[in-house]
Amino acid sequence: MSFDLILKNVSRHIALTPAEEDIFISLLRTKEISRRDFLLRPGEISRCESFVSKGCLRMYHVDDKGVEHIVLFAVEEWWAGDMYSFLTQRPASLYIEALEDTQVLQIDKASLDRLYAEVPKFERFFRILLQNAFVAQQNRILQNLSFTAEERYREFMDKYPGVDQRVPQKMIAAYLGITPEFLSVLRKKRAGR
Amino acid sequence: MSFDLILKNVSRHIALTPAEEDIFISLLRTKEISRRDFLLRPGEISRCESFVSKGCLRMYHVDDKGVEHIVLFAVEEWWAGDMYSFLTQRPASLYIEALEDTQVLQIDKASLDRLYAEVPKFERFFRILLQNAFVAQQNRILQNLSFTAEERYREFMDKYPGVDQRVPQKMIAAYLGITPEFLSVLRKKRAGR
DNA sequence: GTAAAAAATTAAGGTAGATTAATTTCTATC
DNA sequence: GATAGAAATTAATCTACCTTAATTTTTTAC
Repeated sequence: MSFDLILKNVSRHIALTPAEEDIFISLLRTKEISRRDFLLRPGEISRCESFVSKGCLRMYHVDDKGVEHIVLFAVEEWWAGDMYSFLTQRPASLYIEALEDTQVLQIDKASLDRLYAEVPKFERFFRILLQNAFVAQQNRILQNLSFTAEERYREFMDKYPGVDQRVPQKMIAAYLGITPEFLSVLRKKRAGR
Repeated sequence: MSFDLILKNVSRHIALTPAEEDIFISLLRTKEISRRDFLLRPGEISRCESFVSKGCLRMYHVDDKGVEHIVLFAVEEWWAGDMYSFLTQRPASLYIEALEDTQVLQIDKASLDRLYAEVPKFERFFRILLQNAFVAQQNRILQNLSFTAEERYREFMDKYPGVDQRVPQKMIAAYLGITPEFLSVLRKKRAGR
């Protein structure tokens, strides 16, 4: 069933009764999006947070010079969303795009508030997710400051195994903060060993 | 009184009864640390999260080449802590150092767990803090990817007004991810306008 | 299955920011 | 208030990574 994955995921951090599971599931909406379609574009208001149950998303920003910078790849069991826009209900600055045909489970802001009210344990669940995301982001900041492009590439391959098989190389470059041309040079060097 | 600032801070996000305020305050410990002393060093286990009620801290990492990278400056009303170490109770990788004589209010892990149990509203409070920190970190990642050093410097000056008067310039460089020498060049260019 | 478009590779030349090192200015301590 | 150490500045040289552009390979769409 389509909700097994998310329930398994939730149960890693909090224990739910069957009744609580039902409340949770009743607040989720399933959405299918095809490759190259967008879940969100800059200027829109992010109405929900999305859990990937199948497929792959990327979340990215396009800067003033028109260059894309990837904030996150979200494969199965990851959450994606423009947190700023979702929390403030003000216009987003990020794109969220499907890189494969993708199925997501979405919860909108009103439903999430209801969920917190009816099953307060979920405050804890989302706090834990956030803590983990926070630590991961802090590591990324430190690595962007201290690592060379080559080291960041190695780290990416270690940390997101398999993702490089699912997304175009130029997007990995956009995640690492280098040009596709330079990533190609790094890969050549690596292959030689 | 020493707890006014933190109560004011908490009240921005959740409303507490006087009894709940008392519980919260009873779980805090005041600590004074002198300039150049450390709240935490790598290898130690981070036992608590610290709210700065007076003074200024920096949180930083020293990489393999011995170079310092600053994760955060924390002045009055900011929280500091090695989240990874605090959550997992495993060895920290960060230094937390006082840049001025500083007073912090600390809560240790056991007390925080008690707080969550006795005043569940605090789950929400720390979730909100985390959400804000998460958004700020995401912006920093994007800016590190898309901005030149000069743009990042301008952004820092805008976003942390006054901080540049309180911390040595070389630490601002260590926050921006550039050398002190190059920051000096940027400042000279800026002064010319 | 084929044409067109997109992605990846390669290579030459260029630049933002690093490195090194010398000099000046600031700040801490006795 | 003199002195030592730290911080900041300046300048010359160097390098990791970018830009541009041409070529090859892979993917997409009819």
